Amino acid sequence: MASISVSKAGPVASEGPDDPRGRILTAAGQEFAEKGFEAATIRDICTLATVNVAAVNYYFGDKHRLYIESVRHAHEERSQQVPLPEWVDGTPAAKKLRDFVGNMLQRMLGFDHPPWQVRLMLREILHPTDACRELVEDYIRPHFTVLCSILNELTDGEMSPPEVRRIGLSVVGQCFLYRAAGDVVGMLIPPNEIENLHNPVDLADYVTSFCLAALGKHSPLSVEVSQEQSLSATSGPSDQDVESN
Amino acid sequence: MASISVSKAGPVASEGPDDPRGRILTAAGQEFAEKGFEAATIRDICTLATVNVAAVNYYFGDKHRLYIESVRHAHEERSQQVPLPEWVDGTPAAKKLRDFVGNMLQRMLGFDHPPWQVRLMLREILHPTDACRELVEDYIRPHFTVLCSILNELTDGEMSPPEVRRIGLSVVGQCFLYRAAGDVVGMLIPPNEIENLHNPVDLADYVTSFCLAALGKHSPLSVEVSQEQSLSATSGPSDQDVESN
DNA sequence: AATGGTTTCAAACAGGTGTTTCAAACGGTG
DNA sequence: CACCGTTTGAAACACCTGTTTGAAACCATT
Repeated sequence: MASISVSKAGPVASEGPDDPRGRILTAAGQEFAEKGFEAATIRDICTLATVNVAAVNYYFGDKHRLYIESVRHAHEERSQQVPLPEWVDGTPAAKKLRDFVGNMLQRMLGFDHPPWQVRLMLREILHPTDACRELVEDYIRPHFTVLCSILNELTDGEMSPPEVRRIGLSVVGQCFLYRAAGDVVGMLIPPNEIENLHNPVDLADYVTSFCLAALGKHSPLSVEVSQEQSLSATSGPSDQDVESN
Repeated sequence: MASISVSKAGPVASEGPDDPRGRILTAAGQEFAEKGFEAATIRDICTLATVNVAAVNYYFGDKHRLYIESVRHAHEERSQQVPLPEWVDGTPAAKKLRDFVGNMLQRMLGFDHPPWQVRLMLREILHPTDACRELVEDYIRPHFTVLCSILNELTDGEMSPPEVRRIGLSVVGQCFLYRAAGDVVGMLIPPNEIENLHNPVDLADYVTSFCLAALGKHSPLSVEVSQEQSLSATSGPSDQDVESN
């Protein structure tokens, strides 16, 4: 949307089941996500894509441009896999918040192990390169804007935009920790506790309650809440992870 | 504490201003923090340490063991640079929480640009290797335990340990986002807003208030709080960043 | 001064990297 | 079928990597 991006530097941009360019893009995404830019090798990528090493130069020019394209490819795919929920008019802001948080956690964590698209995007967020700006403008900012508008609606416009953004970062941060530092969280928390309290569904309920309580929108957390039935049912287009490839 | 670690595999463990082993350790930490394990080269490290390439093999055996040692060196140094606050008996739990959050943000973000020790530890948290377990047991878990005990005190023991841990992760997550995804946050939020609302000091006040409000321990966030004077004064040993090297 | 262990150094080694080359295969068009 | 731009293939290139070598320099002790 915001990216001007000439894109598709390669000779052709055909689609198809055995499109070499697409195979390279997918293989590169997986390798880059798992090993990072430096450690991933063009030879491994091409082996995974069943393609000759010269193909990456032919379609993308060099390794760096292949990386840029694979990040773009990743967030485009992930946008389709887990689209934002849509709400009918009159939906309570609290329910929107719960849906949004659930959607975000699903997008970040997946119901199964997170797909390589997310891990690649995460790498770009943690150690930004040239591909980061487009990722932010086309993928992250739109989502963050939706969150802020929900929070603004929730507080009846009482808070200034900067304050709303700060609340938004608090919501994102609580979810982000599990995605970025999930391994360390798993070392700090007993395994059964992870399954019981820190799974995507229960986490969405908890983070939403925590935020609502902080905003004074319902009873504080100390008193155990049990609103799952009134809040947890989402109307989002897809509520289960679509693992492709 | 938990690590058995024979450590110091090298020939000697002398201390001194021009100790080659220490110079290598520092140079390696900076290079690994900035570029990652793969991209950092032994030659660059040795150039930075004004030492021959053979020295790293002589003192550490190979690149991997050098990395392990440099992570250990990093969190040992950082523990001394920003120690945990200590409180006199009878200190209100709310003040302890504010002090702890302030201390954590200072440790993560620094008052200046974050030192390489933190960035190196962050890399290990995000993409754990062999060095991670020791980092968690010796550095992260002790801090997290202190946070949980504060939260337990704050809620008068009303919550179960798992629930307390979940609240603790909410607190950590809000801070962690700024450290791990600081660049992206900087792209989402206008620059002046970063300085005004998202600096370490104001963030500590905000995160503490957000958490206290969620726990129902004072007025919710919507009503602007102004308790800085009663909470912000810390009793921690050092309140300004100690940048060494 | 001579010894013997420790530490430094320049040079070389073997292996892997991204990239390029150029000829062969392909596939639609006249 | 012959043509020609597009795509693939195996091999080679130049470079950089971590690691090792073996001799020199150092330094406290005899």
